[in-house]
Amino acid sequence: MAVTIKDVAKRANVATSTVSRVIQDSPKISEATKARVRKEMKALGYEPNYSAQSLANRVTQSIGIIMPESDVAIFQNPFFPESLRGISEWVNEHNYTLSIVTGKTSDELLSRVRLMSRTGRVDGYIVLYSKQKDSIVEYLHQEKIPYTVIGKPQQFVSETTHVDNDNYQAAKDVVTYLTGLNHQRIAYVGGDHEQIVNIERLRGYQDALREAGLPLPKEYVVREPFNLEDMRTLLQATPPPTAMIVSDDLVAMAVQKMLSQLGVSMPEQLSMVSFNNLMLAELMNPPLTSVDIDIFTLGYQAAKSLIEKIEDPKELTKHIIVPHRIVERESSQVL
Amino acid sequence: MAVTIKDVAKRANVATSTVSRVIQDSPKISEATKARVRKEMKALGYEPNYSAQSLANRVTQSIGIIMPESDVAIFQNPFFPESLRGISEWVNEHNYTLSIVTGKTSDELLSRVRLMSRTGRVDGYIVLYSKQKDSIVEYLHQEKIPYTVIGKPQQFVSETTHVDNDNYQAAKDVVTYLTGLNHQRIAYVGGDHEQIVNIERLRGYQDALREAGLPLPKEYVVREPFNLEDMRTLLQATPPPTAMIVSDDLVAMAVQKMLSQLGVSMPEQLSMVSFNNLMLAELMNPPLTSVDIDIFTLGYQAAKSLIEKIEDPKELTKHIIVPHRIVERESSQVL
DNA sequence: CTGAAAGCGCTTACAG
DNA sequence: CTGAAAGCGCTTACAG
Repeated sequence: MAVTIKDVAKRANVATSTVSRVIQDSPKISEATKARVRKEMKALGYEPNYSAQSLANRVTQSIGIIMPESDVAIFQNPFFPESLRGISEWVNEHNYTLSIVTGKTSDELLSRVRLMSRTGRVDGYIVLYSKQKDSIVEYLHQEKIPYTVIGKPQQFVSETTHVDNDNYQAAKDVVTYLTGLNHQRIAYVGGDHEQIVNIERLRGYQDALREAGLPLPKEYVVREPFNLEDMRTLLQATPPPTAMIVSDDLVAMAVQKMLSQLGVSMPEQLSMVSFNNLMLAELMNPPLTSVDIDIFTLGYQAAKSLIEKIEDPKELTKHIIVPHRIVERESSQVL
Repeated sequence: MAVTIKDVAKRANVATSTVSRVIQDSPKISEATKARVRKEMKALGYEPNYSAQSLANRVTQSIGIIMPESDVAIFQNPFFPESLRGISEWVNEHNYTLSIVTGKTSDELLSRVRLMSRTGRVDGYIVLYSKQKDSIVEYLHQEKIPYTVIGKPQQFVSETTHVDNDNYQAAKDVVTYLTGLNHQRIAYVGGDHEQIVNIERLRGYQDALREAGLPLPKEYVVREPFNLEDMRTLLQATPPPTAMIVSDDLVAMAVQKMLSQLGVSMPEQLSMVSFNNLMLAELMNPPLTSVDIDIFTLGYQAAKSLIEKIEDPKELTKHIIVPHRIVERESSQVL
């Protein structure tokens, strides 16, 4: 049996209530008895029981991380572990615990979230994705359970604390960067257009092109899923692109493979800039110019603001923008 | 305030102890009253409070995942999320919860593990790495806290349930596969030789070569960290290798980049086989032949055996070997 | 088959 | 500044 508050109380010759107050460092207790009690806690190796504290306090010091519906591809995208690393950093430092919620379907996910909340296992959630109409977000909102979103929420926007990049501006910045290298014909190859982040990036690209008065033929935008034929069509557009923006490093890897199959060399014939700056951007051949969106910080800030909200419900809604920066490597060059 | 066992008891006209027994589906309760109580539970939307259950039962239904000391590179290696996906699958289906433990140093990690155990936050751990002398494993062992290891444990081996591939055999199989393609000169480029998995793979390679009577000049083994010069030296060995085994897909990506810088084309001049079969193996150009080690199952089985151990301490120690298979793609071809 | 009561290990008004 | 007592929401021997 582990040592309890009673054992400490007995050895320190005080009531358990006093020990409890020492644990909380209550100002009501004299320094003298605090010191005595602490000595005994140390001597006995006492740690307060988590379940008992949770039961008495009605908080769990635990947060849930809601993953998108489980899919190999999503898990293999390093976005997830890197944001988790950021979340974990903050959470661990503040003695919270982190629970991952996964599910094969959104119904399964919802029922797990509901169960965890109703059984009082977590105090709040970080939602690691954002989509148009999400029954989980609706549930959290309705039950007034604290949550923060990584990405741009699609529902209850003004009431939802979220952490995101300015993906629209990032795409514009990439266009500016490329025009600075004298590129005038810039194409965009994008990932899943269900995801808000991709929609934003595409929009930023389109607006930047328009504002710069650059040509934007239909063929310049290629969406996933695409194949070798689509890529060939893109390269044969009139005028043909000299640069290409790709929505994600993993997609960039797929695109590059097609380019080399089509005999197009990078960056000599085509410059490429991508997003996310994953480790593999550096490993690619040539190394990829990519927009670093600081995924770690997205996670870190999401955890921070969630826990602030949990500990003080009056905390205001926040929209936190994590800065991006273009990391220049060899896949892009002056025209 | 959430609905409690008392509310249910009152509405169903029974004692709280009866409700509790219904929750546990105790055979002592008649089907008639079970039905009545369940109806009320449903009507009220009752779910048992997790903290109260934990406190009364002295179990948490929660397991900890101990990560290696936090490092960007490790988190960006898809091994981690994919094993987590496997763990998560089992854990969620069995109504357990999963807590990730990270730390920047092994001391930090240890103190967090100790804290989580002493405060009763988890029932056991999955250790996601294995190293020679590990203070965390020593602590868990000494305190008789249930844990399972993914990989090959280095301490208390016969008492430690673990899930692993037969990495030694896998490397041998790769040699056999390559000799089947008529390759006789096979080099090995390896990752971090601190990690057991890499040591095993290297050993399997060496033994297989020896058994097949194939040449094994010193230059054939290149260890991390290596640079372009090391690669050049390898390619100039006498006789020069016609095939190369690489310890990991990410390393393979780095190697391939160097090869192309040295003007060596794959697979025409050099066949390559790697390990892990990450998503990027398929995305590489050419697609990489890689040994699929079924990382998902490593995680799934680790969770399964840990929870079995937690729920029945008499459960015997198990060593579980997850099968591997070579996934042939275009980076390797007949000589 | 069911209930009353004690207990799990904490916290916190209340009283002094 | 400190203590006795009730309470958080469950479980489980014990009695019937």
